[in-house]
Amino acid sequence: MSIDSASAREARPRAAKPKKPPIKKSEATRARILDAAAYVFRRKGYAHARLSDIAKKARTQTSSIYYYFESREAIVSEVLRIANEKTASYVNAAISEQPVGATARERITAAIHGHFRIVLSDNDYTSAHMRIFDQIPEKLQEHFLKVLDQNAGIWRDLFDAARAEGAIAPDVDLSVLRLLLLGMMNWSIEWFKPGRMSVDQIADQAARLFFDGAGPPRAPAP
Amino acid sequence: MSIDSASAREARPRAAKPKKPPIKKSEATRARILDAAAYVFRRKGYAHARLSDIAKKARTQTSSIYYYFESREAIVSEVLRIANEKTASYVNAAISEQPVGATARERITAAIHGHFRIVLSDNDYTSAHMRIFDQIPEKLQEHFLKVLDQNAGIWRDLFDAARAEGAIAPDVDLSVLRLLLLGMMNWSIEWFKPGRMSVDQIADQAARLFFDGAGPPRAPAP
DNA sequence: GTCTATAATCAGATAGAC
DNA sequence: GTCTATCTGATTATAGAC
Repeated sequence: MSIDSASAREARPRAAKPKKPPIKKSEATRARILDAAAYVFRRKGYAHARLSDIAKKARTQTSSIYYYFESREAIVSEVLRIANEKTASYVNAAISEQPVGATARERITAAIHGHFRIVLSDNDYTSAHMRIFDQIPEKLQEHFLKVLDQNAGIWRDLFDAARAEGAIAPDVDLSVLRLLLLGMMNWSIEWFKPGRMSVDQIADQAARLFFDGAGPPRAPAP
Repeated sequence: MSIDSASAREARPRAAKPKKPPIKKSEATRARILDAAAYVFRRKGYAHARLSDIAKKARTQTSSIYYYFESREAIVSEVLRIANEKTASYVNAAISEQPVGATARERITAAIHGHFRIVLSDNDYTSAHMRIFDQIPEKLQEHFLKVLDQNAGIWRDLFDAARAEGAIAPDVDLSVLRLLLLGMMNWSIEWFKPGRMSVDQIADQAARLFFDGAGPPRAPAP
């Protein structure tokens, strides 16, 4: 920390002090702890992540964490909340980038791209979510299962629209279909290695598999 | 334990004692500990599974476990080894139940059914494997990643045959396709609840999705 | 082979000075 | 807001009697 920045802060006239400075120091520390927690949870899982690891990564002390969070559980809860928020907004953004008249198939394809991008991104929050979900206390799991189900509403709407447009065959179960698709996408975190194929190429393959299957090309029924 | 059974054992003439009784007592205890470990790992994950939980379920003492296994790690390693063995033999069995002249598509469909059955079965070993894999020590993970890749050989062969028969379009990447399919199947453990649909019905949907996609029915290209 | 201590660690949480 | 010191509880692993 330079003397300049410190003295500049001191020099600011009290009377004019802004009510909402861009980032308060405590906010910044809290954010650093959360980032560190997501980082550590992603790499070590929930049980093996020690508060001391998080503190170290956040450049603070284990005991200082308790100034910002009530408990270890409170930290993980906040990390998961943020992760869900990010995932939903990513998928929503991908969908709304489509033009107004886009078909259901086009919007689902866009959503698939968005979902793959967030799952396979470098985002510690969403990666941590995938990794630790089934290690966290049951109470938390139940809570976030509800959140997850709410977020699935986007997909349900998309699928309903697709069926109405005839883009999904009338005799398949939409719930199972949605869960199979989400599994296909979520599991990719287990095997994806950057390099051979890009995330968008994988998303293309998945979208094509989803609508047309892996079988040989066929003509639309007359 | 009844007096009858104890005295019956005593009464067996020494001279005639069989060299290889069906199950030695120590073997039985060892097996009980492993079953208990799979049971507990499946339900609590790796980190939260205490040796005392396993001991309790196996109706023995925590310290007695050390007579059979060198460490906690040795137990989990054996559980995973058994799980892999079971999965491979299940899928292989499903494939070989197909008649000799079966098409690649028929054999892949059979394999999909076999894989769903093992993943969604009540088998504690394979369920534990899914649940704890990314919580175990890195050394173990590396080892079993190799085993997993060996087992994937079955699928690779199946896919190669399908391509040769024209059952898989020529321009899709077989590795990505295989991984997407496995993800679709493996993730099902996260959402499957017995009741609404049977395992075989889900497998049917998945196989159809895999070959034909979710889109409306289409006619083979001329 | 099994049981009763008990050692050895380790990590989450708290108290209180600064 | 942050730091040092410490408490507390839990869990793997071992020693040694039976």
